[in-house]
Amino acid sequence: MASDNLKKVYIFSGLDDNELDKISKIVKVKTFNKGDIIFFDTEPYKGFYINSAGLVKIYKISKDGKEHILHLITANNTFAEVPLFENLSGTLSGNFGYPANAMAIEDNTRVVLVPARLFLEMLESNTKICIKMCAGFAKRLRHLNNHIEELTLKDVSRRVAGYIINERRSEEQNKISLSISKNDLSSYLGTIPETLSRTLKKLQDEGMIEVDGKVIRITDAVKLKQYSE
Amino acid sequence: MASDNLKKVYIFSGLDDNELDKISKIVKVKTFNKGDIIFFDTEPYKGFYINSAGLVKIYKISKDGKEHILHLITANNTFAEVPLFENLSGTLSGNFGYPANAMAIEDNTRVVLVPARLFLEMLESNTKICIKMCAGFAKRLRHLNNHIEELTLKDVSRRVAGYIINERRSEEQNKISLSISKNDLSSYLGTIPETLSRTLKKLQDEGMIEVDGKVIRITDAVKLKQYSE
DNA sequence: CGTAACCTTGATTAAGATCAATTCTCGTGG
DNA sequence: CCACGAGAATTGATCTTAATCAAGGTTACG
Repeated sequence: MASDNLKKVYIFSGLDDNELDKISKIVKVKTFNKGDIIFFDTEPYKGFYINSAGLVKIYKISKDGKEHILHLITANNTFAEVPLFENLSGTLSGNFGYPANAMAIEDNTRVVLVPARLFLEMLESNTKICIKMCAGFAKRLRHLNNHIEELTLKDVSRRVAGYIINERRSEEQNKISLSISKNDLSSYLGTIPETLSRTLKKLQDEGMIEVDGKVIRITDAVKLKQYSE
Repeated sequence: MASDNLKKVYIFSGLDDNELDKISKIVKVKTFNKGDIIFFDTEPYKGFYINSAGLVKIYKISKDGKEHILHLITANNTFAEVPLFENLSGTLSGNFGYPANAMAIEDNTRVVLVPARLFLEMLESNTKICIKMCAGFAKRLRHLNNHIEELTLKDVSRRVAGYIINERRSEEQNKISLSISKNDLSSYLGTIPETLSRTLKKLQDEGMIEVDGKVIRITDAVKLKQYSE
């Protein structure tokens, strides 16, 4: 991976060219197709990843095959950083692997593996990158907090409404295009495809949205937002 | 708060006496009784907290009054650190408040408020504390991941079984004592008191546990563990 | 074209929430 | 020391949501 691409990755944005170059020399780049596994939660930890192109889902699976998507990782975002800090000396007990599974959900998804040991060394001498790591974790913690809030305090149709409202880049935007399949969306929203399908229809019947394949037009943003809360 | 007490707090464990003393001089100590609010998620952010004695619940409430407990904070643990890193320059947009509500759930709960600005200054010049902050976040992220996994992939009785199994300090321990009310436990497990009550009875009828008030004796740990997975 | 993955629709079922009514527990004041 | 009352916990009857089961329909791609 060229070091100027690394600059786009949030946690690396404060590094100088020297440091970037150093990193770019030790990372490993891999390409995956839709449906390919990047790692399982059962594997030993190797390091964290950067998604440099494509889309990655982070998900859990139960013994009877039910899936739940925890995160969707878009380009220039990192994933699987958590175990970096769990296997430090003095940090609790145990040897931790990946917290969940990761799968590419677009063809030609390119990910960059940053080996754990080297990165930790860099971290110890670089407060800036360390604070950025904290900021990244903070963002993710708030996201998970909100995700749990949605899952436990709202019914399915309110979760769907909330998802659509939040997919907008701005308050004015009235059309969104789903970046994932409806199967994956239902898994992310803690439901199943059948229920999602029915729910979208219901929101359409009530005049809040119009669904056309992957494109959803918001016909009454105020009502939709209010309904979702 | 005496600076030797601060040492027990994980993120401060690497600091020397000088630094600890500096912190202990600028913190504010407050005492709360059962049911007292420490902060609401609507308040402007002041800083993060240390629970120095007692028990604190971090929770969300929906408009129609449903509650869900995200975390239980025991003594010498910190909470509300997330917004520290969300209001940094260069870190996204917006001004973030507390991510959830906090309430004391034991009498004489003592909490220590660490003002945000001072702590951030300290962080910038101290990599050790910064890495510990990352480690604390990592631990919490894994916890939330697991919490979501439980909530979305398991039914109530499996969640209850899993909770009981995980409350044990060791594999040998066959008796646990609930540190919170069954009302709060049901809220943490994503259900309601009635259902929790029935579920405990069911697990008892199937010979896995014996319930006596707040004390739960595990009568068949193997079966209980297997059932929970 | 043909096949597989994706999506939708309908009928049925089951888990767990809600509603309603006791019972239990424990701290407080007479 | 006992009675009272409030909050906590339990129990029963009913209802609602969303999962499950089953069958088609649609889309995309080799």
